[in-house]
Amino acid sequence: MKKTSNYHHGNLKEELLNQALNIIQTQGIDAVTLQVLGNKLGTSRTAIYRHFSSKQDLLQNVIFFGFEKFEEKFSPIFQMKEKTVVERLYLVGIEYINFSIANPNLYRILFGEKFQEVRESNCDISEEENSEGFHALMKLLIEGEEAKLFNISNPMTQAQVIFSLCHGMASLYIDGHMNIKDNIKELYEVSFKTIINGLLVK
Amino acid sequence: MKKTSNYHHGNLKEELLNQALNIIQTQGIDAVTLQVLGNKLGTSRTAIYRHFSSKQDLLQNVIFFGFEKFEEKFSPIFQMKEKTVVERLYLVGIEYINFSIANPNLYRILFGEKFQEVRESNCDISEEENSEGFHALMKLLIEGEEAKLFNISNPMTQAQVIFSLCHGMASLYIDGHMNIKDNIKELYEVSFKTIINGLLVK
DNA sequence: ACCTGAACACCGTTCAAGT
DNA sequence: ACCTGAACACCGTTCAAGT
Repeated sequence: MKKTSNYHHGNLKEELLNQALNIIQTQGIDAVTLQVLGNKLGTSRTAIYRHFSSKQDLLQNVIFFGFEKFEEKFSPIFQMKEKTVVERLYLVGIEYINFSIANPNLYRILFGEKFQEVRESNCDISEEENSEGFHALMKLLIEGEEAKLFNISNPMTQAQVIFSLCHGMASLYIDGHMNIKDNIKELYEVSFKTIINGLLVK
Repeated sequence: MKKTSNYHHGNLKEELLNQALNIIQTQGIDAVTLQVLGNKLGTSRTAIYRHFSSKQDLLQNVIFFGFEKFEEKFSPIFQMKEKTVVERLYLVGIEYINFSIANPNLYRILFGEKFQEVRESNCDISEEENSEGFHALMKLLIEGEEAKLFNISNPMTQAQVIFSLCHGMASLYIDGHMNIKDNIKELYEVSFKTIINGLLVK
């Protein structure tokens, strides 16, 4: 049973990214091994080096790739023009928490320390600085302000406050801190009220 | 130049914890290697196994040990009875952010995924559930409520909101997300106002 | 009781060699 | 252009042996 060819005809790079992402989600980052990847794709463990300069390089690309999948979850919600600004804000937050709970291993590496290296090695992000989702959040806040609904001194700072709160809840949840796992629904509701209360024109 | 004895007379365990913590803070978790630890302490790299069942076990103890140092930063602030509740809340938050910025590598492992294993393998934390600092925060909120300053429906949930926001700011800062590094002072001020605004009796 | 040295199975990476 | 197999230096862990 010898294979006629060991070539992947140019799609090995994409398969590597897909498989690595898959292993991260199901078994966590430590389970991603060049040996395991090679076995899954039917190549030796050194085949990787044709497509990535190192394992680090591969993982950085996975993070970049994973972010796209992450961002995709939110754009439909931001675009629900039939919903009010407040409703969209609520739904985006819910989606954010749900994603992190459903994909803890992926979420951890997307927002982990390795991200800094990704940004440094990629000019697009480095220049743009803000992610698509962060930008959309700012735009939503500005939309609320222009409708005389919100009172915001600095939309970027306000978006950072909201993002910090969401990231904090998600991280503490998935890593098992402060009993948050048992109280996430109420925590989200109180968090949302606190944020909205700080935004609304009185 | 042969040593008269390779014995550490019972303090090797403590030295291992100290050195591991030191390496984590200065070089990060990946730099903690049994070989490096052995070299620093003048033992072979297998000497560790007299005192810990595995490297994992050692790291869990480092996390436990590190949390004590972390918590110590806050108790003096919580106990400043000459300061108002709001002032103490402000200072605790500042201290929290400052610590995480000053000790990013340590902060990351204290609140990382490994913590769950520490809690599971340690009945004290598992039963108590809440850390000392979290408890002190809840008590501070209740003190504000009893003074008719704050209006709080559930002190635990409210403490979780505050903790999530602080953890989110700290994490996003040290891992280089959303431009927070360039805006941390304003971000903290706006965050604090938002939280206080949600707490104060109107 | 405490530590060592050799051995084991793994890891990422390099490189000459094969098609 | 793309992949392999052997080799290298590392890693955590086990274990018989030394004091």
